[in-house]
Amino acid sequence: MPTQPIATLSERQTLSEQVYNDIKEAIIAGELIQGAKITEDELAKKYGISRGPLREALRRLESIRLLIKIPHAGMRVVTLTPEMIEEIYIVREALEGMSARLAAERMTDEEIEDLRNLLVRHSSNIDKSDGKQYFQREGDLDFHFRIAQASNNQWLMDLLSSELYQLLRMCRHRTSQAPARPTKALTEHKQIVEAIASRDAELAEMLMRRHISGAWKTVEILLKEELSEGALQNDTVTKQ
Amino acid sequence: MPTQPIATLSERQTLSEQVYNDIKEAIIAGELIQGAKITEDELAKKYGISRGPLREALRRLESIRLLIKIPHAGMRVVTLTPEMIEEIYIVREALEGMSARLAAERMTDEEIEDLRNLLVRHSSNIDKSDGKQYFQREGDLDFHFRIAQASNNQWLMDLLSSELYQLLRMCRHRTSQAPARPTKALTEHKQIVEAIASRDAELAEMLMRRHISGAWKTVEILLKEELSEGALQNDTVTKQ
DNA sequence: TAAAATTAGTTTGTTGACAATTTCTATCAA
DNA sequence: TTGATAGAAATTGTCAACAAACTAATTTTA
Repeated sequence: MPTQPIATLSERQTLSEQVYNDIKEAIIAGELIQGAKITEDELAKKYGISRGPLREALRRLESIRLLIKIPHAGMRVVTLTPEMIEEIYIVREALEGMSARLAAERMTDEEIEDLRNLLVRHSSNIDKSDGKQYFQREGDLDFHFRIAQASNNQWLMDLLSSELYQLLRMCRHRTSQAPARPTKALTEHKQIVEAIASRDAELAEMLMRRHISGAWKTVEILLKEELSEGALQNDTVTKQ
Repeated sequence: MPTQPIATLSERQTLSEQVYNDIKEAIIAGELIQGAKITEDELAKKYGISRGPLREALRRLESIRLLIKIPHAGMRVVTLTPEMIEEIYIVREALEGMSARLAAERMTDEEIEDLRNLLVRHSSNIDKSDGKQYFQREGDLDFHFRIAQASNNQWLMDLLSSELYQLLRMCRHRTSQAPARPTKALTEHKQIVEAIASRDAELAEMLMRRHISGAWKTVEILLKEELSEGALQNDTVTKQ
């Protein structure tokens, strides 16, 4: 029984695309550790392809800032320093703020209803899940993604979904960080949806920006704690 | 006489990079016309390189949105529709607004002084130049670029300088459009610098956003005029 | 005659080999 | 022991040929 209809245009992914996705997930999940050197031959063998398509995949990963390249000297997995993470949150505030503004102007009533329902589900998840933060995180990104979609701005959407959200996912893996404020975040999400529902673009933007800069402040504190712990550990190591 | 010092690290560009820059400028200048199909073999011959490095260059051009690719079916030069141009200005408003905010917080006094001097030069250029819009345009981008730099946010800077400003340059070539409001723009630039100088981040952001959305409104009108002219021309052609 | 199917031709995707550059290692001099 | 230097190994950059996919033109069929 052929489950797939015959495609006029190849729905089969190109090797380069497959490997691009595989490596992307490997980086985000931390399997390829930060700062690690990438050697083309090694990776090509690992994925069983030649260097041509692999290089193309690597180039794409470079363009979404998951890899950093130095000509003739190779590529490394990006290292998410606290400074970089701050940069990410700053760009995010600008783009998602605008995204919320546009969503307030352009989102259909149906989409708004869907978004409300999504938040209801999140609400019940918070009560149930004892530590199942994974779903909370994905849910969080889902919320933001839907607003990006509603902005009806292709570039904005691409920027957010194919670059920024990937980096965010990586941050979350890195700091193994609990959002730590699920109920607060949920409340803020609800406020944002209501601003959108009442077509108040100004307010939607303001709330979204506050939401994100608030998230950054929480992350910043976590990073500082982590850093001082790290320093402590380093001390111990040095003293050995 | 060796004018170049001996380099430890190859300052010689890779073929891929050279061709990337060449094609980029060709697209922006309109030598490669919008919507035109790109065939790898043809371009490779034209630039005298093989398809390998050419493909890499094309991938990079795709990542900065100057080319659009459909797997197995080839690439085309991007077509700047009015909708796309609007998207560009919207993203620009968000990013440059944030950029101005950060600049107000982080720009050094020296940089501010330089920026003031730049505007003085622009001022005198406006008086002199009768229609030398080229320099005005480049000057305009220079102003915005310096603020992006002062944001001290690498990602923001990259996004603006290597993606957005290239698209803007292309828009300007496309619509052969006079900024049409050089003195007004200059006044706004001055206001922005003064907001930065007084370290008023809120105001700097607000003024920058107003400056850009104002620029969009002017462009929008120009595009509509162009469109109706185009429709008129089409009519004529159809009637022939 | 018009629509569908087949086939030829063009273009992209992939491969493995070769050239150029960098990095590492071992040697030598201070 | 330290520093520089030269050669060897490893890695990236480039090339040209082959395979797979799409496009367009021709033929076949209703």
